[in-house]
Amino acid sequence: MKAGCSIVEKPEGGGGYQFPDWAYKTESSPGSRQIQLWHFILELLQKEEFRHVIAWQQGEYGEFVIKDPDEVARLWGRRKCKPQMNYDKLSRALRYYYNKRILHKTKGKRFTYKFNFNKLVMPNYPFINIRSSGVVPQSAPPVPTASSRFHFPPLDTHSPTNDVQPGRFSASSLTASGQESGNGTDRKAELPELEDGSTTDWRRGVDLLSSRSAVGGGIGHQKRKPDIMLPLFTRPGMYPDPHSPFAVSPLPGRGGVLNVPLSPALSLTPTIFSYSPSPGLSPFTSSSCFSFNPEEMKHYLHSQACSVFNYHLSPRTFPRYPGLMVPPLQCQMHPEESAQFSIKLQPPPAGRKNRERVESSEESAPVTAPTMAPVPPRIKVEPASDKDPESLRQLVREEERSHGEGAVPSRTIDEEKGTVFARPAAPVWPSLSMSTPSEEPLEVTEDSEDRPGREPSAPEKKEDALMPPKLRLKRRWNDDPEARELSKNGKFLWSGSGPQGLATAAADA
DNA sequence: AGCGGAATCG
DNA sequence: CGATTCCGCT
Repeated sequence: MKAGCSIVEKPEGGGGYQFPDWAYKTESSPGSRQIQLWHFILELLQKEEFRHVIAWQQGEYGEFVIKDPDEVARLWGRRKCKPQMNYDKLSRALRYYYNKRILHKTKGKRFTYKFNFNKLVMPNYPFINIRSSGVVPQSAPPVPTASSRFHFPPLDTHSPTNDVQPGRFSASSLTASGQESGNGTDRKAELPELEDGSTTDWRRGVDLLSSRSAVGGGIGHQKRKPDIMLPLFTRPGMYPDPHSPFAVSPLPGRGGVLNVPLSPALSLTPTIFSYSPSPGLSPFTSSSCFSFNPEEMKHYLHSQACSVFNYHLSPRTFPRYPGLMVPPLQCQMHPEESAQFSIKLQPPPAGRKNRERVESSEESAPVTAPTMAPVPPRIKVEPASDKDPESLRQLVREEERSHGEGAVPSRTIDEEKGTVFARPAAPVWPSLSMSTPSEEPLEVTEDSEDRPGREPSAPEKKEDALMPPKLRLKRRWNDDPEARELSKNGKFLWSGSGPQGLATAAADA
């Protein structure tokens, strides 16, 4: 039946979509390879041909704008063989993602949504799946361990729409550059260096992993859904695909432009990895599979933090790395870094000069993409004054320290952005890092959303408890009044209480 | 425009 | 289960 659908869009042949089969349905219907909407969105986002229709919003991590809703709907309908699809329906589907935390709406901006970092599965990066044994699901490539170099395929240059076979990731980098492959546990990473000169691009992929299971003593039951993500920042290359997680250009990008991440596509963080293709094994227990480069990690975490902060994501979603601590908000860090973060890039006013105009008929796609972007459009750089999370954060932190009150920084956040979520919970990083006694983590939490710990004062917690499960999922950090409130009083402790030391902090310099 | 319940489908 | 469809409400 579905066969009837025209195939044009899909490659078939083995599923050549970008996602390896195992990526399609993680758990539920194994056989079905239905593509999920968010995969599709990501896919479109990845291709230049659709820039007119949907594109990453520069400036915000993971945020994208549907420029032509009807078209997107049409494309989606096509893909799913649902000719009747329209934006209204599609958007409903999108809305379902809110609760799943895959997406959330960017308020105030029409047709703009944002991928929730943390909690996505990046199908394209099979490496995440890595299992120690090395067995990877079919098409998955070997797992690169060194995070630094994930080589992504040579860009999609061609065939955007279809093809791209899954196996093409080169994993050449299996080597962990010397980091230790021995045990992940210790890899705490200290990264002293900040590097970042210009060359280092931001797009670093990092992988993640985090399962508490590894540490947890084996709770193997992770049943969550897939979560995982990979971060990646790309450089300003602008559209070549800078953001997309998918294709990151392998090249370091010439440093021509600033190294600011323009649009990152998503980052991922797994909260847990439940998503292993094969349920039987636990993902990385052996640990040797991954080793990350501290540097990257640092960036990654950092950005995560920023994202979380920015988007009011639930802190709970913050990744927990087994041996790592996230530097609390040092978002504002060194000059270099800070510089990066503090500016906001903006593309020229959409002048579509560069943008291509054509795209031919839909997805049939040309395979000719030039790949490189023509251009580095000039970018406007402006100080990120408003909404600069980093600074805010910092301020807040300071305040916190001083008064314990989370007074808002002078900068004042605007309503939305300023909101911070309510206590992020201390126990966030349960496992190794903290010596904190709490062991509660054992359970769950993953899903359960926020409510970090159980603290007495948490009203929300109570509510959550009372709330039917279904509703529990619904909490939105977006603008949950409560959260807002809490945030006011609450403090962030992303790491505040812990041994602050954090290794990773390393960065601190 | 956007939200989300409800029923339903595959 | 994840969408699709429909729809009332804001």
